[in-house]
Amino acid sequence: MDKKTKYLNQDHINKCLILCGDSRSVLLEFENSAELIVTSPPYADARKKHYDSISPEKFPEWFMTFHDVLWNTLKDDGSLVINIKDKVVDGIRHRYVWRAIDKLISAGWLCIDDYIWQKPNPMPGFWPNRLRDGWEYCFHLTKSKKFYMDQKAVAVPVGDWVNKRLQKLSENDQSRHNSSNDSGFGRDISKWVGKEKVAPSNVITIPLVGKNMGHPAVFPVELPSFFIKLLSRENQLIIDPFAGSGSTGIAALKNMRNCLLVDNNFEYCKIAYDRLSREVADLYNEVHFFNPQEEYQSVVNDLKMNYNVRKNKTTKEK
Amino acid sequence: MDKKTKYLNQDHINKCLILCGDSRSVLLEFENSAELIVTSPPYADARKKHYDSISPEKFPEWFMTFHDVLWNTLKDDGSLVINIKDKVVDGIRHRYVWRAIDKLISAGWLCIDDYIWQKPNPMPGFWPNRLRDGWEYCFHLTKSKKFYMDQKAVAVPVGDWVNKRLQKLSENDQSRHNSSNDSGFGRDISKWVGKEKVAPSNVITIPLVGKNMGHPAVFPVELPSFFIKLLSRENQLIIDPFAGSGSTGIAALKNMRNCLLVDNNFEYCKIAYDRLSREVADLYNEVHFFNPQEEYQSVVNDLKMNYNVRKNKTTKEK
DNA sequence: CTGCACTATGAATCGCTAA
DNA sequence: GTTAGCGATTCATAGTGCA
Repeated sequence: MDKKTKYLNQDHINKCLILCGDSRSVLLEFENSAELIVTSPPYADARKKHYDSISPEKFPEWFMTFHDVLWNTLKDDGSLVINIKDKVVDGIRHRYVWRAIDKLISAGWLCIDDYIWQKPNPMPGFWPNRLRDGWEYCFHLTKSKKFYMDQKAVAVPVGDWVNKRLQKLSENDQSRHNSSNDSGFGRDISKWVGKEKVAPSNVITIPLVGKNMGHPAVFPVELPSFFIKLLSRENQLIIDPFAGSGSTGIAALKNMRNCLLVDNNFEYCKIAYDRLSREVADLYNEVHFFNPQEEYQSVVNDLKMNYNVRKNKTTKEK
Repeated sequence: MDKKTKYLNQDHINKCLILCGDSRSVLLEFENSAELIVTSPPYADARKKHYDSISPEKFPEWFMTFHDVLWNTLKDDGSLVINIKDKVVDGIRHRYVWRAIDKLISAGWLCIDDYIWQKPNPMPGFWPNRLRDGWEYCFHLTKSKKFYMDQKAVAVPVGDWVNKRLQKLSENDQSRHNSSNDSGFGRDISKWVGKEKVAPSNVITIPLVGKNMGHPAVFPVELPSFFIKLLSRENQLIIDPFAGSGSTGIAALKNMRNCLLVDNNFEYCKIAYDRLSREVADLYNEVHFFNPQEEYQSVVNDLKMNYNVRKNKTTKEK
């Protein structure tokens, strides 16, 4: 069933709300609402227009000022995914990212794993004693060991080897055959017949996007998309507290989730609004944008309703 | 010029010395001798049957007992590369690796960068809330900001994605493409046409080897080989203080470097000796193996001579 | 000697059960 | 309660042996 049919049948739409303001106050009214917070905070010293210009030394402390609101906004079985990379300071890889994650862990977050976003096409360049930087961290933090994860949603195609391997099953392939070393591994090849997808790894290979959206640090839509599929269900709420040009919103609506984008820079909010209006807004996806001064309570309520219950109304398809 | 011809011309040989013992004492007589120390220390709690079991909590402290000898053994413009990975403890990614690197930095090491060894074929497995682990760290530490690095030695061919990308560019409507992109990225790509080699990134993709060398933790030869080419010159000395099955030695001799392998497990030393004898020993590569009790001073002296000066004999150039 | 069939196994993790 | 041990689960590649 394609998306359009699905929505026609389900008789509801997804929404993306863009709010201009400081996440630390804007998110206060979204307590316990998000299944997933996925974001790429302004890297230390990198985006001077954003918040204060944060020095690497002060970054961990600065980021901790968001801890309370992130914790309270996230549902108990939800996930927080932070895409970030250490900066090189004076020829040395700075450790402010480790410091920041350490602080979050001390504050109660569980760091389940460190995913690697691998960029097969890192920015061109040459430095005599530094290779091109081809990866960034995506830290997966949760409030509890019982969190939602659906690996099938991001399963990858099985390798070509299965075709040859499973043509004919030998005797040892018919039932479980234990490994002769002491690794504890064994295998039961017969279970693999017909398998098309396998579990993904924690290295996510996505090319760097070349487009400059008028924003200095666009991450590719595929990156939030991966985590949205892995760590949330349809119609749930995804939040990006440092929304930038709004890639998280694109990913959310494309995957039939609702989304709240917050950014304290008006220009970026506007860019995100234009981008979402152009790329994903349609009969089944609404995009709303409000300034700090405007009254948006009705839409907020609407959004809350939308992720809690499905709208009951008579929708006319086009 | 092939290796053999090269060695005939240079009229000397490379050597690999395998010493059984504790690196902390064995390396004392190799002060200021190594251009590169590349190693994979035993991971915390891993393989209890093969190593003394070090708990994750104690790992950083334990590793620091090697600091003095590593520092003194390395030349001032040399590099220390440590391949290691955090373990999962109680469902959470443990941070003993960060702790250990932090301690090394406090002790004076400069952590230039964090390389990622990406395994395209990670260990199989499925856990409801954990993806397959497809990467390990390789930390690059130095004593000084002026260290030796030769990126040309590890330049990689331009990947297929460039060809695809270029093809796509030509397929795209030219005006639309230009309007949607003023970052210069497209123009950069067009410059790459015909370029064969490109500077490598800090993500090194090497498949996991499935071969059992009689040692539980063989890393693929390509991994030390990458760092040997990048961070040392021919005929210099490479040291692996946790040699295991000797992959570093294979890589060193294949790349025309001298090598010292140290392991405190006699069986692994023997395995390494057999392996090197079989795979790389020839007219131009000598492999020596000594027990702790044996007298090996003459070979040590020889090795020291070998990496300091080339043998002076009547050389015939071709 | 080539090619195909088949074997072996690699720094794994979780959850249950018994002690 | 708490811990230690064991079974279940899993993908991709290299190597070996035989036709």
